[in-house]
Amino acid sequence: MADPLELLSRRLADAFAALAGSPVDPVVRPSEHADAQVNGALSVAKALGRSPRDVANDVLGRVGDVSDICESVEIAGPGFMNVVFAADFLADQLHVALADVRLGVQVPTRRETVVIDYSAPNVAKEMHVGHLRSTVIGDALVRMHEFVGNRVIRENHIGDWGTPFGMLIEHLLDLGEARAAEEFSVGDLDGFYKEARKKFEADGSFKERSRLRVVALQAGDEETLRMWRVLVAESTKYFNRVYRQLDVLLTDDDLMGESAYNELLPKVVERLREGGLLQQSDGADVMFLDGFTNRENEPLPLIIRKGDGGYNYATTDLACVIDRVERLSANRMWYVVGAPQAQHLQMVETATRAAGWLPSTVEMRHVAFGNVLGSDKKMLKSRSGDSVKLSALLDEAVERATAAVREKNPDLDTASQDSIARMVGIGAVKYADLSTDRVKDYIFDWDRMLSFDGNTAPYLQYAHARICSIFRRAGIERSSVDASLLALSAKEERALALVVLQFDSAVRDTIDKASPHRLCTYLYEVATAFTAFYENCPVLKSDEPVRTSRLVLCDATARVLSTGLGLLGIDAPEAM
RNA sequence: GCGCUCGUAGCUCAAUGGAUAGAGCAUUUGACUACGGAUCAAAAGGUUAGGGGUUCGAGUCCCUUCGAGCGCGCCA
Repeated sequence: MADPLELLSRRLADAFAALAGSPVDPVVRPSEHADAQVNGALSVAKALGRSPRDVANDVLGRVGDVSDICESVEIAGPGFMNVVFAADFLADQLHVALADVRLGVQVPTRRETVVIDYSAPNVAKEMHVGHLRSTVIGDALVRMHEFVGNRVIRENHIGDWGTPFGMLIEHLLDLGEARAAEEFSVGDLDGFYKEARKKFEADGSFKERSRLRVVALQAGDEETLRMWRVLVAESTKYFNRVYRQLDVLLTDDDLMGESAYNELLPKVVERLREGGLLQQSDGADVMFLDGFTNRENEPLPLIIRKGDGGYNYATTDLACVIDRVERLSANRMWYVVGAPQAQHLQMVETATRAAGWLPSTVEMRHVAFGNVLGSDKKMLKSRSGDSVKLSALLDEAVERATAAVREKNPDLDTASQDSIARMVGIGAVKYADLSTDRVKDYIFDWDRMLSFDGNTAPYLQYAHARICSIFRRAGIERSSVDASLLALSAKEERALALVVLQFDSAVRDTIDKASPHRLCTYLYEVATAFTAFYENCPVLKSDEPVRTSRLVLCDATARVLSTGLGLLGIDAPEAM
């Protein structure tokens, strides 16, 4: 553990508990009045019917000498304890954290198996900004869980099954496979889909062929399956190109499409029937779950098997839960899926808990997110009114970043410029998405996300690049600096060290809440604390031992920035 | 109609139930032959949509009104 605030909380917990007669977790938080503020005394005082300042005094008496951690502790205001940490303590903690690959971030006491369901594009359909959110948020959560040592299973639940495939396969036949592959390879999936849809709506015979084709597909007709595989293969090839462009971890090994659960679906029905959980309604097999009603205020069913005997997505999602719990032994299942799916996922959870498939020890969590909006506060659309293609958006990000890098750093060779522009452009798009509270909608704004001011990827990357520049200029390897020589005296040094040490709790808090923006906010604080230090505390111009000490602090800051950005899936260039 | 989510500075966003609600942009005023000015310092800007309640303490929890978005039976 590295966070001084949490260490202090632990240190005080026993004294609080002894006084209160029950366990207390004293809240220690950053404060503008001191390094940290302890506010456990107020709540304890209420329970004891005593004055908060009295309680605070008592606690300090019981806890004894804290001078190894604190330079001063003052009781202030209505009963807060204002704490200033001892500089040596901060330096020691940082020294220890720097020896750790995780920079002091605690790992869970029990290694967990976390299934993260994210991205989920549809076969033969374009990826758009909605997929951006799921992909980028999911990918960041994957990286964080892996970082703290959990076993992470990525699942890309692509839409590769269902009635549209009759229509798509017939269109594939009409078009010819070579021609279709060509359309897919240039990324014109929407064109393909729209043409198929148009024919389906206009041409009765095509519609009938499509219907028959769905039947053939579900019956396992070999030639039909072969063509279906062509569609899936060409689409995933395209998805992979976008994933590489976006620099996320997803590969073919993570594909777990709807079709993967087909053979489980009859078993789902069977198990529900055996459990007496199925009911008939309008010819369909359904589950009625407490608390869900429809427009007429009647019970709303979860449809397990349609009137025509087919299955739909609810059945697949139930099968998914079974698979993840029973085959993968998941402790946690996180669904990085848009907010509109909330009710559906609640029904799936309620149903699988009722069926006994989802034990209370297994967490099922909807990591919901809002929409990407344009400057008009409506769903982001291209000029033509279509949804924005993700690949086109990412291309534009890199183009814009390239222009900026060429302007700011014209002497750099083109290859380096391109490489940096990619990190900056893609980083800016990801960071813009990750840095706001995911449950809210956010407004997509090129100028803001690519700005070097404010809470943006370029600002953080710039702070990192400046630190690298100091070491370059000094001709010193970052790894060669002796961290034991760290000593903190200037107030900007102390402030920076204190923030850097909170990487530990920032990462864990971000995972707890599945909210990447928390890590973003933290990293922004690191960067601003660094620039304050940078302005006021010369590094290379200082004499020893201050010079080396400040180099240690620079290295620590750079490591937190690059590691933190890495957890968000964003690269930190050494120059830009 | 029922349900879910959201409403914070002119704009874009933060804020574990804790002191005087914080940043960036824009506005105004300062600091440059610089360890990278792609920066920094400062000023100004708020009835946290309105109203009740719980609490020692509410932007945060509860109720309610208003506003915005979304969902609600065989698409996924």
